[in-house]
Amino acid sequence: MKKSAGFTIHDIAKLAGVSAMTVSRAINHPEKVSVAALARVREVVSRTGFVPNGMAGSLRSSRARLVAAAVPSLIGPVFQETIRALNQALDERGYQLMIGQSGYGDSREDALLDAIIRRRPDGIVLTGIMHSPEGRRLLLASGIPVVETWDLTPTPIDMLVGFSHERIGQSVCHFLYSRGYRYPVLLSANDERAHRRIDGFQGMARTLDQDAAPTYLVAAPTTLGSGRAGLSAILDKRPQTDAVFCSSDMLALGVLIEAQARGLTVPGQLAVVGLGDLELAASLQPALTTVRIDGTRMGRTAAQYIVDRAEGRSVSEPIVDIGFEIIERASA
Amino acid sequence: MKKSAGFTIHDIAKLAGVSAMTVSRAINHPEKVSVAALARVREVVSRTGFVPNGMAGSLRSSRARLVAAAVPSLIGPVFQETIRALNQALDERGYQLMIGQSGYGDSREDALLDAIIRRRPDGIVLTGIMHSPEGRRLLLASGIPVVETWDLTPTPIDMLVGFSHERIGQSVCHFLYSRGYRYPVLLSANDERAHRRIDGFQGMARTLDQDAAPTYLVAAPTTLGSGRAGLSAILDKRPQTDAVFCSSDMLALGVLIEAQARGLTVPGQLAVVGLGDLELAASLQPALTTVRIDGTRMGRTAAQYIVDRAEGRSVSEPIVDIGFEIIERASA
DNA sequence: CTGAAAGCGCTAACAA
DNA sequence: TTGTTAGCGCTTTCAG
Repeated sequence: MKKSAGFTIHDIAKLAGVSAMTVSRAINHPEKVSVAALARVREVVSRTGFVPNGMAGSLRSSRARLVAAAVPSLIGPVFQETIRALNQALDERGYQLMIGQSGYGDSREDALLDAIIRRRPDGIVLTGIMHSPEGRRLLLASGIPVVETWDLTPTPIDMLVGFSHERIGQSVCHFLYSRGYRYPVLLSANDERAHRRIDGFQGMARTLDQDAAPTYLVAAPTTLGSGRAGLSAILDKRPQTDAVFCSSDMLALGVLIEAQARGLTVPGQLAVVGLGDLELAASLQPALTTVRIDGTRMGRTAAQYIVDRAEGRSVSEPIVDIGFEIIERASA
Repeated sequence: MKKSAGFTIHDIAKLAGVSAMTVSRAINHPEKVSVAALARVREVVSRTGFVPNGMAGSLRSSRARLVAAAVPSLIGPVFQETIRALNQALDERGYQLMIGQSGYGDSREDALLDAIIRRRPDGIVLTGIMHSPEGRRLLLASGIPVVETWDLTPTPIDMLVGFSHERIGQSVCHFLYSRGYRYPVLLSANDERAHRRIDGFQGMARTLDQDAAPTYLVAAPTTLGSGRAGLSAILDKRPQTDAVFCSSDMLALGVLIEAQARGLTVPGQLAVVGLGDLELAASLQPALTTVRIDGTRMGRTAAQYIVDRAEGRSVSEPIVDIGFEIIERASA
């Protein structure tokens, strides 16, 4: 079929009348080459559309200028800010980000990890902490710098930039209580981090001498539709509900819409709190009170850590809790 | 620093008492190795956490089992369905998807392309058609199978799975007209594909002896907030407006919310049409009439094409228009 | 079923 | 400033 697939630096070298090394230098360190040679090489490169084979280069120099990120299933709005910041920060430093989607499953995650490690990236960013012991072993054995994000653990694989889901639960519970709400409900995705928020919430409820809040679980990913359905189910079972803490802003939007469809005033008859502070949160009517996590900072920090380590600098504070913030708007 | 970074198949071979070739076979073609050897290799691999260096393998075999996708800036909800389907379909066939974000800029796109081509993926999926002549040249010269998506062009680089933006504009215009709306407005992102939809819309308006619809442009990415602001601006300037065609469902949601905040009934006083058919469209109140594009089909088809070509099969119908559909719900 | 030799395309290290 | 040599870790090819 098409034979055109391959120029090598040797071909370019021949065409430009120089050696392969000079071509390599002209491409990677143009300042180390005479202007004449540089011009000739550039002309040939541009004429042929030559792009060097990065795999060969990385193999030789063991520097891929590649960072891999593993994100769960669809790149929902949740991780978007983090990924964008990560991508941008890496880009500024001359690294490329490669995103692998894992799905929520466990074995799929190990398979993705294997695929990632095979490519020998300069660093690996995990959204969420690594639970599978097999995954941990692979990562550790690979010697590749790893940053876990979006969570906290006393036993990180390597570096960590996250926040406490349990404390989010506690804070939201306290916030709702202090606003006078006494019948809150948790509408939540059924994943492990969400459960930790729930535990935090219930723990705080106990501290405040309140009953445990009922919990309604929905399948991930959370959607506007499941938010509406969730509120319906909640109100059927527990009409006195006066507040809902949703595990995502999308869910909260669904609750808002369902409340409006039922003629319920927000926050008068029902308070709503989201999680994520998506762009839409501030523009809703009423504006959504939600928990903000600084995804940009998480992404930038992760990038910084990886690049520092990849370039031989040591990271002084490799475990960071970036916290969170309850953004009080109109809905609660 | 850490020396652990590297086992090679030779190390594994030594530990297992076999040759490197046998290790390679045990990993890639286990059926071609005796059970005894296989067991020994597996034991060592598992004990050491060895993951082979895929760059070396790909370099030798020139098969990376990697497909790269270039998406504009943030992976907004728009391409999400396509990317997810692409990822899944590739995964099923043993390929990994690597996503590169380019930003909307032109030169950034060329830089991303260079980074992608360097890695010699088995295929490249472009969201949107390639305009930069430099980008085209690079792609062509690389000999890598390319699928352009999300658009149609008479001059694709290679393969194409898309739909006509102009026809979407025409169809929506006709749809609105046939429903009796006579003062439509276009609320649209300011990008080239959006402009083609606008042109289609205006062309159809002319055909129907209508005035051209006023156009309000907002910066990409389109947000709920810009939808609200957009409707405000529109109603200020043209109170008789009876329909808005939004260039995304998010924009449409913003319009819906602003309309509701102003006490306007939808579709009674104002009809709203979106684009994208996000999950939320169907769950809104009123449910959103929108243009559905089959992102899943686009992603799956792109994956199929790439893999077919990567594995030496020829693609019989390399240019496909997958069309679109106006989903009539309550908002228009 | 197993192994030895060769080389994918590039760049580190050295020499000129 | 430029070129030569060697080899990154794997797999193709061919021989046993």
